[in-house]
Amino acid sequence: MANELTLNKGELIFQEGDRAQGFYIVAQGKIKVFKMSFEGKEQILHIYGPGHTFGEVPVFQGKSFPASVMALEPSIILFLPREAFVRQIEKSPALAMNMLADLSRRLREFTVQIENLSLKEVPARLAAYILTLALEASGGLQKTTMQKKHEPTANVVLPVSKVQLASLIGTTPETISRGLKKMEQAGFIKTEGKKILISDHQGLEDLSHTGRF
Amino acid sequence: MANELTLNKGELIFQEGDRAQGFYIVAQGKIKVFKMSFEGKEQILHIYGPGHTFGEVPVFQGKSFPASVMALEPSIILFLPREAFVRQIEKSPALAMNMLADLSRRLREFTVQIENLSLKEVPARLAAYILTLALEASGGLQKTTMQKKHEPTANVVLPVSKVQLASLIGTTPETISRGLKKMEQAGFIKTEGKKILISDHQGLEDLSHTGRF
DNA sequence: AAGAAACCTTGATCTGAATCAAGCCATTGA
DNA sequence: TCAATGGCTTGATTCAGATCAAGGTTTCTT
Repeated sequence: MANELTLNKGELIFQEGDRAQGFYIVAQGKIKVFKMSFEGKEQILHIYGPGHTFGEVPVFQGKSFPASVMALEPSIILFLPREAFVRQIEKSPALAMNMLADLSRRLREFTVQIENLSLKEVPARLAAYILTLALEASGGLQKTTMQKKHEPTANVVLPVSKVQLASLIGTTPETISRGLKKMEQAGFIKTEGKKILISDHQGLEDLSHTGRF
Repeated sequence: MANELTLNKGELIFQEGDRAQGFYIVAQGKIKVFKMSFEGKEQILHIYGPGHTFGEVPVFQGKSFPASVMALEPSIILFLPREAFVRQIEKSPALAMNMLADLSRRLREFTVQIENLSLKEVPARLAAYILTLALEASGGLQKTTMQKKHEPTANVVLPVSKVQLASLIGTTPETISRGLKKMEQAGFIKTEGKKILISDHQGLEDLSHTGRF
């Protein structure tokens, strides 16, 4: 029933505008959902790992994908045909409610992304992103509602290259490089390749709001 | 069952972060859904008129509103309590499917907004916005799927002030003013207050993609 | 192991758009 | 009816960040 796709790094799963017959789940690996401009600049909308679904929008509305998806590493992806899934949803209110919750969560994430792109400068976005990683790592963004509060970890690992990070944040690799350097000089973080040590959590927090060092 | 609210221009319906007990429908008037930055800059996410719903995200996920909503003119708004609505959805697969379609449409719109903010320059966004208005006016974006193709009308009316338009597009009134002027000089449009006459549809189309005159 | 390709950093320059400033017009309202 | 407030335009200036350029490093590939 679920079709299995095996993908190499860099392979496209689908492109913006393609007609859709169903949606997908990441079983192994990591993918990016992105838009590309006329001139070839790219904006990443999501980076998803195992368990995440993508490509649902055309299942419920319209027929074409609003963005493209590419494997960031060797991945296994499951394909779920539209028809069977819609029938399930119509039979199971609980499944429908889960789907509604999932789409709502994504709408909330998009409002944050729009806010970041439009109202924050690059250093603020970068700081906000690092703080989000720290929160995720400490379990603060997991799906279970009942859990005690964790302190955000002081140590995070970038899940992607800095080139991809630039595209996710809406800037260039050069600007990322300079931004991290300034944050290090300000004593907020220490970097070591993809590892980032948060030494001044409050400083980062302030930076993410004010945009100023 | 549905609570009715009467609002003056400029009144807040709710603010980002407020706890939610339900969602809303515009009965009369016009509202904006927006985010505001630390320094008071605003980014409009939607402008909605009669028939549109807003504030659904916390019905299905989380508990607080991800953005604020204000009346742009004297308006009447209906409030729908969460509990009753969720019970309805669980009883009616068709209602659930409609809701899924609605949220999916909004996700699609947000991907376009992110693309515009991140990958397009102001003149391109402005051109794209005018073209969207023209398409809506000609019925091209209505909900019915079966209808013959209309030519986009050559005459559109801005639904809001240019100050609001600036905030919707992610720029300033000054830049809007200069942008429209350049489009007029290039012979793409003629302006007369809030009315815009499209004289070179293809020119606008190109501008919306390339960003260049 | 050698070469290629991708990644990352740093410096110099350029530019789109924000900000600052000022004046005009139109609507509101006391 | 005369301020006053908000909306709009135009010009001058500034600035964040993109682009261009170049060298160094790590990571794939064969």
